Amino acid sequence: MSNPPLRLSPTECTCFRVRGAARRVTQIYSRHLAPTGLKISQFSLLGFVSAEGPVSIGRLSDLLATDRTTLTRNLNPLLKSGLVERSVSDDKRRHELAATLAGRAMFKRALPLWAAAEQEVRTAMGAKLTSDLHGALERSMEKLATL
Amino acid sequence: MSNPPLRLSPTECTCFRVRGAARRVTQIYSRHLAPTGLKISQFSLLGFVSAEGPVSIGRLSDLLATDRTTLTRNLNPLLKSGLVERSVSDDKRRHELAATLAGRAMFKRALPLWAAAEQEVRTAMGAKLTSDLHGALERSMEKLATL
DNA sequence: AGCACGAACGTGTATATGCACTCAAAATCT
DNA sequence: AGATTTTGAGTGCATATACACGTTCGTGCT
Repeated sequence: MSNPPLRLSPTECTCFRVRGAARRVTQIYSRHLAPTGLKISQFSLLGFVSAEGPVSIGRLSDLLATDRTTLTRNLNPLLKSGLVERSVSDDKRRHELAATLAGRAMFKRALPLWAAAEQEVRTAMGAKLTSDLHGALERSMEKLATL
Repeated sequence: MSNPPLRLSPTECTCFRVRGAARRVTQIYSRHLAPTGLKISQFSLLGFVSAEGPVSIGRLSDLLATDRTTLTRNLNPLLKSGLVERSVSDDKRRHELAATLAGRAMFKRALPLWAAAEQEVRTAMGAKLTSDLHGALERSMEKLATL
């Protein structure tokens, strides 16, 4: 399987393209979520914390495929606004995180706004392209997981 | 064309997936570029500035599909390390940017490292998936461009 | 019990990202 | 020419991202 020579135009850079797509998509979701005051990352984080009950940073790091130290900081806004609570578990190294009542209420409120964003994106792309994109992303992440 | 009801699992979130992919891919390229001291964004930026000769922030913003104010800040490391120079054009509002000699040399040095990263990613994904991913991303960006 | 190792987490530092706001200069209108 | 609008760019603020390093605590070994 010989590969064609890599052309060096930056648009051929997989990293450049994926990052650009992330920027674009982020903007769209942000616009929809703006009324809640939640950023898209906070929405995801709050969703996982709500769903997973008391959960540690380390586990969240696995679930979200995000660096542990990034999560520590991303949690700050949620802690400050009282949407998430932090407690120490039996293992005193571990910090358990749980959504507060306000947190769960906020997530419920944000959910339809997220759905609207998702719908807008999927409608714009169409069913086929949506499926293609998600499929390609999922398979790519599998292949790149061990690098 | 009725869409199936959106399941609300966060993994069904296009934004979540694209952002996750961007994080993963970024890590891989970063590892390769580390010896140069360049971040992947700086590499892209330096590449465009080198290729486009004297170029304004606004034009770079279009080329890179990145917010103008983000570029202003992303340029700082490159200016500080003397890889890029800033000058004022005839239109005194416009700031022209150009790669210095050191900048062009640095880009040349980084290019094979970028190519190695790109090659590693493409090899891991295989030709078909690479093509699928790029195609899906390109078409998606077209569809989402006007939202 | 005491020690060595690994696990879980936070901090320092640096970059990336973009919205709202402001400033200065060019272009256009009257 | 003078006033208004438009354009190009920087700053303040807040968040997102992750590597290197340090700290604390559990675990297992002797």
